[in-house]
Amino acid sequence: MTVGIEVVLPDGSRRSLPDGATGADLAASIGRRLARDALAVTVDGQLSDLGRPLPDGAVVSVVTAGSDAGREVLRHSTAHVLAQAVLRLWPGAKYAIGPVIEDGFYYDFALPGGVHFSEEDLTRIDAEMRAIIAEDQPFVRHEHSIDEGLALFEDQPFKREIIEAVRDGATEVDAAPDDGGAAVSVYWNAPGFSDLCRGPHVPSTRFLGHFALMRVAGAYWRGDERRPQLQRIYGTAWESGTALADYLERRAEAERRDHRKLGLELDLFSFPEEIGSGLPVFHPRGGLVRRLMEDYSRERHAAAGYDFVATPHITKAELFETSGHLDWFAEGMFPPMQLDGGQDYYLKPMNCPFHVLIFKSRQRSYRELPLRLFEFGTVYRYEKSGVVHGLTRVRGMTQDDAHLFCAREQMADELRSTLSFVLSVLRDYGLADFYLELSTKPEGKAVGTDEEWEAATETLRAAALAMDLGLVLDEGGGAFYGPKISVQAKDAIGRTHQMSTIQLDFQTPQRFGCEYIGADNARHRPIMIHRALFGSVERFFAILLEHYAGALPAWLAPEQVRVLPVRDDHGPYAAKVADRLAAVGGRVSVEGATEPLGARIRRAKLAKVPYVLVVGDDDVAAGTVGVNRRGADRPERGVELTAFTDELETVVAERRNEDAAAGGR
RNA sequence: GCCGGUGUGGCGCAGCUGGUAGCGCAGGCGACUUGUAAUCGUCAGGUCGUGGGUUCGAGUCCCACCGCCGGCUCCA
Repeated sequence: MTVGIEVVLPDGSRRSLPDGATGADLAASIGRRLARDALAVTVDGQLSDLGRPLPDGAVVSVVTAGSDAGREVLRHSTAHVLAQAVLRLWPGAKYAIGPVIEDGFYYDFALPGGVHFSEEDLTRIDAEMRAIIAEDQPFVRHEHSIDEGLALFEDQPFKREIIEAVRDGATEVDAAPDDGGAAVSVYWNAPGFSDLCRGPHVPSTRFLGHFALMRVAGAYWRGDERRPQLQRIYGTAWESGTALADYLERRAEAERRDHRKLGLELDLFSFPEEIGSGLPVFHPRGGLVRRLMEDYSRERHAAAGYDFVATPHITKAELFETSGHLDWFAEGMFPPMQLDGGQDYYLKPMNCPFHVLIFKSRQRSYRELPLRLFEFGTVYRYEKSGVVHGLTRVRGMTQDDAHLFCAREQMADELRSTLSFVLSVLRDYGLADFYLELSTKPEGKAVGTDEEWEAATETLRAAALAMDLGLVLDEGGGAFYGPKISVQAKDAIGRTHQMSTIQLDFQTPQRFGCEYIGADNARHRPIMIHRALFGSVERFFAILLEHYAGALPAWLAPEQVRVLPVRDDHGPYAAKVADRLAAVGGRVSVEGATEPLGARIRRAKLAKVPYVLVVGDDDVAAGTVGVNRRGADRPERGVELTAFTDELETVVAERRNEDAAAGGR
């Protein structure tokens, strides 16, 4: 008597299978190709092993390698193979966790005798992994009681700790079986190797192989710096050799776009060791780009009703005592200098208290609100030595910082208009693909009542939803004084960067006793909104540079046009061309005929100059130029000088942005 | 701050088991006068990150510190 079960496929169709049928049976019943490619199934949306019996009535879909779910499974399984290889090569090694991450996986180990992995070890481990894969080891799932699990991993302290966490009811643990009960699941590969794991896994190691070990790194157990540091190996794994190669190529492209590399090649900025870690200097070309970025920002801020202010770089300690920064972030500040007989002065890590004092400098009326104070304010933060990184994480930076003071009833409108202003400006710099993130109250590190936080968070949420962009929640990610919305932008090669932040702050106005006189002739407390658009000029510079791969659009390019006379006697005409372009505001240079044209073209191209003009006999005679546009297939000969002048003027006036993905090629 | 790696002229690199530093590009000068991605020649440039140590002798070995790179932790 066969009872039989019925499952629902993703397309809604139903399929009958014998009782006890597995995912593999289902795949086989659908087709031979699917049976071959299947790695796992999802049962009612939950990933599960191909070999487990399917429940009656479930919605089941077969997972193959080319899908997100499929890659997750094969990465997880590859991580197990990595662990097995390390345990083979280092008998007595302790293994911790090996989760899937974006584009790959890692596994953490503690090697016997506190030994560390070296880069060369990766080659050996890689070879061992390939041997394991060639052995075609099946992944076999077993479920055990807590006690059995503890016995099984008797000499594996990290595994025992995970099992104990499962026993004690921690839910976030990766090894908890998905079907409940006080038990753990273990996957066996070979007699000598098993790993605590929720699964699912590929049926056997032969489904794996398109992987690469990327690097070794130290990582704290459970991400806690007070706990032992383990040895982590990062790897990536894909469904095919092509997909793996594509991934490696994407990484290579990111490396080519690295702003630190471009900054050096294009002579934009440097980090002199003599000055100190995380303290950049901008060279003339970089300084020019920076000025262009800032100039347009100022223009937009002026038009949007911001008032420009300026504040000093250091202050008495009291200011940051009042603001609360010294309570929360003294660690992140440069140590104080003692002046005037024991008075502590600090380098400022933030601009807000200064702007508050400007607000407080006289009595304010509701008629002045919203008051929008803007400044390119340079701040200094003592970043820990290991975190400093190019222009994106520095110890001295300039924020395009604004603080908006408004009445409570203006808050919602002000947030909405600020958010659209911010997005509009970012779009003008060429970023186009955004989503928003709402960061809520941080646990144990916040001031203010729950009611205030709740009200502020909801107001921000409403403003964010009004933007018609994706909104994700960042639980506990807010600042200590209030929740925030941040704008996340995708760059030309698909990476996400946190750009602007807009933070609501009920606390600071209270701490400083800010007031304004309302229409009712009574004193009221303003709401304060912190807002940075670029975040920091340095970081935004870096992001734009990487976004455009150094090929900044003409309106931001330090050098827009380079004129190359073919021969020396074309020099006077080249100079005339340059003068005409400079007269309409063009940033132009001329490189004389001391070297063959090809070499000069090449140099100009490498400098990523948007327009390279070549002028020779024909041009002198006809009043034309040869235009070699960055990114164009071939140069254009015989362009009227006036036509080119107009083109340049238009492109710059419109702030026309180029296809950043092309990177100026 | 922690783990690992790394540090040679402006840049990219070579320098074997220790025997007082090389190459390419860039730069200066000279020649070449060139129509769309590298003309030729020549010259100059380095206390090998810093400070200790081992050694007859250290760029090569050891220690400490600094910078940088990749992670972890952190990021108002």
